[in-house]
Amino acid sequence: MDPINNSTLSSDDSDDELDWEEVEVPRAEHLEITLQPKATSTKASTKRKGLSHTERLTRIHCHKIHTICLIANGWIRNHWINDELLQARLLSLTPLPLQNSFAMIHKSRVPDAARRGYLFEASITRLAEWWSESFFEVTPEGHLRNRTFEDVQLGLEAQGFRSLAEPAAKKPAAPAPAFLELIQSLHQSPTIDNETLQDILDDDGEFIRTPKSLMKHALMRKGSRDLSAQLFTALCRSLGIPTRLVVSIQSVPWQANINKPKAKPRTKKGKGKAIESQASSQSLNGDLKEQAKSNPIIKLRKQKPKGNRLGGPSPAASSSARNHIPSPSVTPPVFWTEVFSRGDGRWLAVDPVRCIVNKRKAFDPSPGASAPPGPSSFGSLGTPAPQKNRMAYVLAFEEDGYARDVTRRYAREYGAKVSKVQGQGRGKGRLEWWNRVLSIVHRPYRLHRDDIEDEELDANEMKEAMPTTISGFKDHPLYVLTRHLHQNQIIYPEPPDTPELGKFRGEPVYPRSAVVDLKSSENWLRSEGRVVKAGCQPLKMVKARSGTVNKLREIETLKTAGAGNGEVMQGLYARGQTEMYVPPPVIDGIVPKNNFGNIDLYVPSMLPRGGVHVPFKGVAKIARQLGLDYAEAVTRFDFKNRRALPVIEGVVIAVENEDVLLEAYWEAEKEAEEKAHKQREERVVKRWKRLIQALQIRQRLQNQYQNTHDEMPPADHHQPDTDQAGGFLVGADDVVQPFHLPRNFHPVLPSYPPLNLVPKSMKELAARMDTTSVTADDVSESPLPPETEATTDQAMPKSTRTHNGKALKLGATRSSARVSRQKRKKDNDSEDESMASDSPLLKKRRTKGSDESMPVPSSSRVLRPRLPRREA
DNA sequence: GTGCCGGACCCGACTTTGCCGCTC
DNA sequence: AGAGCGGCTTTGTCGGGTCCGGCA
Repeated sequence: MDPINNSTLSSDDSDDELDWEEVEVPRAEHLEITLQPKATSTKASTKRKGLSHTERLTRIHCHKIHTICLIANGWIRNHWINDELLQARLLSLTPLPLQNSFAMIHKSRVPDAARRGYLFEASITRLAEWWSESFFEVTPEGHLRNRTFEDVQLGLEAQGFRSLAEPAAKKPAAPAPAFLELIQSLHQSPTIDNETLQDILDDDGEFIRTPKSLMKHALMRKGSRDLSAQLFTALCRSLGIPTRLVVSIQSVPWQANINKPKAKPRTKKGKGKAIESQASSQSLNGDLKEQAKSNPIIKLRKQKPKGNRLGGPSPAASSSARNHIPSPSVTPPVFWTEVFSRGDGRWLAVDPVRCIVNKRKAFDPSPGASAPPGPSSFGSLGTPAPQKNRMAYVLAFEEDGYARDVTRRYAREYGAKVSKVQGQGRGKGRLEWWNRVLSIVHRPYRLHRDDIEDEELDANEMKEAMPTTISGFKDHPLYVLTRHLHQNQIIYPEPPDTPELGKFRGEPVYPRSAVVDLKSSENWLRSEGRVVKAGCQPLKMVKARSGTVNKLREIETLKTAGAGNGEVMQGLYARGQTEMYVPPPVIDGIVPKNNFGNIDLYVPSMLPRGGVHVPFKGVAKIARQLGLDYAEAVTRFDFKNRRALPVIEGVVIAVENEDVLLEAYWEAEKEAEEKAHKQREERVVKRWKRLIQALQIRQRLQNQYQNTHDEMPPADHHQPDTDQAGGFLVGADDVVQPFHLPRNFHPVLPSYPPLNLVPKSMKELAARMDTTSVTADDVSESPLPPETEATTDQAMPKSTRTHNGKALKLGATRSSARVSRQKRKKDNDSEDESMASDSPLLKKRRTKGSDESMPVPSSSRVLRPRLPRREA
């Protein structure tokens, strides 16, 4: 046989039972296999896989938690700036003319509302000018910045925390374990000082712990951009103006491609560049920890002023960005102020740092959309500075602590971009989550100005210009392109009747409100209990799908029968084409049934008139015994292995039979319970009996052979006596160890019907034994007499001392053990029972006979006064 | 520099009424 | 003998979301 062919066979054929023939293998030939990393594998490794599900979940969890933390931060700051002393101090520092200018705007002095609005705007502008130009000095650092997931991760790893992505890769089954690990690691090292935190964040954060810190900065007239806005808000409140503290939440985005530099052509090689690319590539591969070990990150903290570090997150970019980043006094802020103009009845946005009033679009930081009055956000070297401000959620905190989502006021491309970040149109749970978060901070009741504001925000959304990209139309709340319609969606009424809103690159644009979701007739019935109205034609035909084997066969049959025309199509209908399904009523106690002999009850509305659903297990049997007409209720389907299994929950029965059925059902339940209780009681008594008998045997053996042991040479101790039957029990002391009943140190479980089967002492046990009838089949020994102690030599019953007129032989013991074992096998059931278990005798028996499964529960159950019922 | 597009990958929705052997 | 119960099965297809690289 050719050895190569042989090997081929062996590799191809996995059948182990092949008969192998010995052949001569030519020795001169040897097979050499050289494995080389192929170019394709390199290519495959460089091709980045998408985020794993776990990693994506981790990112989303981080995003959510960070968002909530930042909302809490905004809430606390908003609370602190209500401090009366702080407001009083700020007011005392404000020039009187500025204060008076607000006091002058009153209905009595200026009856015209529009004029009052104008005056108010002018006054607030003067106040902002004074604040920004002569009162408060803004430091370039300390404000909140947006960080990517990778940035934070690198910072954490640099400080010795494990990678967020790393455990996710190792344990894909556990959802978001990395985050939990981070929490745990943070918990285990509670001494994260500010410096470490700043290192993690690569930032000189500004720590404000109390309103007093705010006051300090107010008196110093210096602080971060965020602080400036917070203090300005406090000042406005002190002036009696309804004022909101607006926060643009800068939570870490969950997307992987945010702020990630696109792969550059490999033209330049530089150390810094190499480190940077290495760092950025590591973050997703998950092996960053090892890299970090081999290339320890050198912190330059001691040489600060600024916390640049080699090997940190995009050092070249970050340092250049740090050096060339535009001053915070010219870029859109994260905190700003909204003041309510009573004259105009609307909120005016105020940026006290850039001195901008009533220019809502000046707060959107997105590079294309925003045109802030200042340099662009990119460095002069052409290196893109990472975007430090992203508009996703904008919350306005009012004086009473409640907040409102005002993102629509400030985002320029709300529909095209920001709404998608908030979760509209995708990631089903995301929008719900954000709405839930909002519901926590929203005022539980509405003010008139809230209604007006909502109208304004709706109008803003409607006025928003059409997107300028195709992706902008995707999931847009207002517009839709036909290319983005899902398979089960159409524009309805059909396009000639639904007017085009315009054209985008030749494609018609329709309103999102004209998009209608469709379902097949079966889906309408099964999901909502609706049926297609008679005569309705499907609005759309789609390829029929086969989720089950049966359906697949059906489709195949149709395909072959359909003259090879191809696909089998299925009609889809709109909700408006359906009506509620009205099942045939129950007449004379007869429940209508379907082809399968049961009744469809997917939604409660499908219950027939005159019928009632009794959703208990086993109720069908009772109904049958009572001779009542019933139908088993199919409430849903389980899908396993391409097979739909109906889930039956109880029965549907005529209303007039409900009481009879229920009564019989409860009666049957009660009887079954009592029966089960009785059976259980019998089993427990039987097992106690068996235990006691085992103890008796042990005692007897000890008494009988104690003296013999002393005389026997030790060498024979473990040798079986082959001359005598039953010699296998010579080493009985190894088998039968001193037995101690465990103590009752376990807590009593919730009360169940007491069984009171467990004797509290051996004496009581023996007494019970005496009263319990023991059959001859059970064991050959009779129970202990009640007045004797089982542990005394005298306790040996007479019948155990002799067997067939002689002293009991071990063989007899074996035979009795066998009988007992057979009996036990007969009695054996799989239930867990109360039974003293730790007897080595029993253990040994279990190991000897594999079929033996005498319930041996833990000691916790032995002396428990009450025994748990198995089924609840 | 930005956006589009296609490919790759992953995930979730969709599907909607068995068979057979053992035990009681 | 027959009802009832439980184990076995093996996991498909398609569309959509996301990410990435290449290209205009």
